[in-house]
Amino acid sequence: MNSKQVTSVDVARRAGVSQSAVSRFFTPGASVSKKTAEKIRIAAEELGYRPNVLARAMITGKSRIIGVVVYYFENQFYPEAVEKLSIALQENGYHVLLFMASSTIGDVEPVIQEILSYQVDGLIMVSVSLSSTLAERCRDHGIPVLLFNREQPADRLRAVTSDNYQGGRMAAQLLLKGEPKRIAHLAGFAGASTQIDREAGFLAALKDAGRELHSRADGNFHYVEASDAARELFDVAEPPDALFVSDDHMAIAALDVIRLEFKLRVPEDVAVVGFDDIPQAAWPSFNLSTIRQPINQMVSTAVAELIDAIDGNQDVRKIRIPPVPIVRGTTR
Amino acid sequence: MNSKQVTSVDVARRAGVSQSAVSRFFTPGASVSKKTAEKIRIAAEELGYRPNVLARAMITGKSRIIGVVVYYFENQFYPEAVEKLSIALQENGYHVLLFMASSTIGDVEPVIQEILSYQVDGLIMVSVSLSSTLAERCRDHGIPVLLFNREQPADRLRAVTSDNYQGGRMAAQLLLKGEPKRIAHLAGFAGASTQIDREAGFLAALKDAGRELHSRADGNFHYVEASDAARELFDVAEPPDALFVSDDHMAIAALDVIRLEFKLRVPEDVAVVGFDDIPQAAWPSFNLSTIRQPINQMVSTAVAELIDAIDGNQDVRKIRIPPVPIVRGTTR
DNA sequence: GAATTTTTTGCATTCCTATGCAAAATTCCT
DNA sequence: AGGAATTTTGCATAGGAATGCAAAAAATTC
Repeated sequence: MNSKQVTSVDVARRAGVSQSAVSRFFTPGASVSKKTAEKIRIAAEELGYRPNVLARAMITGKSRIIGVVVYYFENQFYPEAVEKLSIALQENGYHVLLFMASSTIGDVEPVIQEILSYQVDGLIMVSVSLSSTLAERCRDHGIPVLLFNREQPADRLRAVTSDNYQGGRMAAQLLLKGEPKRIAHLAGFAGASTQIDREAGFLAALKDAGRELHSRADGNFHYVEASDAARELFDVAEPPDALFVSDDHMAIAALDVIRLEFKLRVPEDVAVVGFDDIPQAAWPSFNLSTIRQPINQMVSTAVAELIDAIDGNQDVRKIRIPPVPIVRGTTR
Repeated sequence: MNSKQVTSVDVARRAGVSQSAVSRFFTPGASVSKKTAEKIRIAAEELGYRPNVLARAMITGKSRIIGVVVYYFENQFYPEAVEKLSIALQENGYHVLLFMASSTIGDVEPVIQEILSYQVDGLIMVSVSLSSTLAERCRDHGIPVLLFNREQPADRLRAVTSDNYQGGRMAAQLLLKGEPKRIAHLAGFAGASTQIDREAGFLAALKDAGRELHSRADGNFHYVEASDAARELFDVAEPPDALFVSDDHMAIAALDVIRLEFKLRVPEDVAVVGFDDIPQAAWPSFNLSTIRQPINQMVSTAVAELIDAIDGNQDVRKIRIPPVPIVRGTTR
């Protein structure tokens, strides 16, 4: 039976103290004597009392909720990021209100609106961009926003990414080592800063080496589209013998097409490099050479940065963590 | 600069109406005249006002937050489930407060405590069990709990699973069709109802066919442990030629060990059947025959059931969705 | 032991919105 | 048009915990 909610007043009554005392007992750093503290502890325990976070949030203006917006979970990089963000935030006394943006195609506006109505203390956008309007509205509300694995050059928004430009360069170096003849790129969503930076770094490194891109196709960061893009790249007279794919998720799709449909050997006929180092990249079937995004470091940096911002730090920094080339079996 | 929070009073003042009118405007089904509604709409828009969900929750006792507890995201089944649950709940006006239980090893007690202090309207436990004490406490608080992909026979808790026993039988049938000589089982965490039921169904079907289990090893639903378990099973004089793995995530680990380490052909030397039908099972590299858990149906059922419970339905049902055998390339 | 400082405690108020109730305004009907 | 029925509106209060302020209690000092 739906028994009534236990409140601080109930605890106070039972412990023979005032409601304020109970409140203070549950507020770290507040002053309560040992004797009353003990009485309250017992009474609270007996009644199974826990402070109502919502009521507390109303007074303090701090909900200790962080809104996390993520586009999709198809690419394992995202669940992993969310899992780790969630754990790190939990350890800091915050909790994650999760929003999937994939349902509202392209338009995060209403999603953000809803999040804001929950009085979140902060907002983490995982590979999702924010219109300037919304960013401004968040600023008006005093809610710090942090972009994770995405940047927006124009806007003054905190961001934590890996150094995708350098990562692109590293990918090129891995491939160039195999002395390829025809170098191709399988790209992700063109609107993503990650894509733009990775490709820019990749092309710059090719140029430095006096090389040019042989071909290019678009996989839009989706498995199926990446498979099609791979077919497009390889269904030609002279297919590439080196391929940089903008993320591992698509690289795996490409690998399967290359090996199973085109019967090419990897890395002998084609070398492949991905990006992210998702768990599947290390699976023996793929054994994919890739550029690792140091996800643990990215997460801890992001959480530290966001909490810092919540605590009032006005500095807006864009932090780029250096990626790490991981050489496995798909490069020569 | 951190401008003050916009409240219904501000909107009321600007629109020249009372605060109650503003509140009513944002309460579906409340009575407001067209004229005032329009004034409020404009004022609210100009100020960028949205009702404070937390304050609303205090009055109504409904936070429209659902706590979702999930153990880990390593197995893609879980992110997929959480993504779909989240979208379905969003569509019903609820939002997901996400809790990762893996950090607090084995003990969800403190996690649940925290969740309860958020006054969640309901709780979905994704493959996580709940002590009787906690279940009772939730009942005391009047918070409906739903187990997703897990059952607890003893406790009166709502649960949505697939029919794992039938699924186990189906797996056996798939393997038996190949007329195997030695049938093995790679099991998951022994404390999970899914494991218990799948294995029971599998063994029952073997018995019906007059067959016995050749060998068995434990993978605990983890990739690395599953690889080890596969090595244990196959590093013998007469290894199995048919293997039922309790989930796809482990089945993929096993496949890689079988093919790449033991150089056995699948399905010629060994047939393999998994469970879940996670996206990776369909990847060409694996092309894994499996027993599909109809995740969309499970999710929509779970959400409907939970919302029903929140709306007051006291019936506690355990719903089992029929699984579907998916024949791909790892069975004969 | 008295006087002073420090700590603890309770009172009253605040946060923001929803809602029962009664008054005011509008609509309806003859 | 006039009264009844209905709708709309505002007032006042509630929901649960935190906090400034002042009073009470305890600790400290001489």
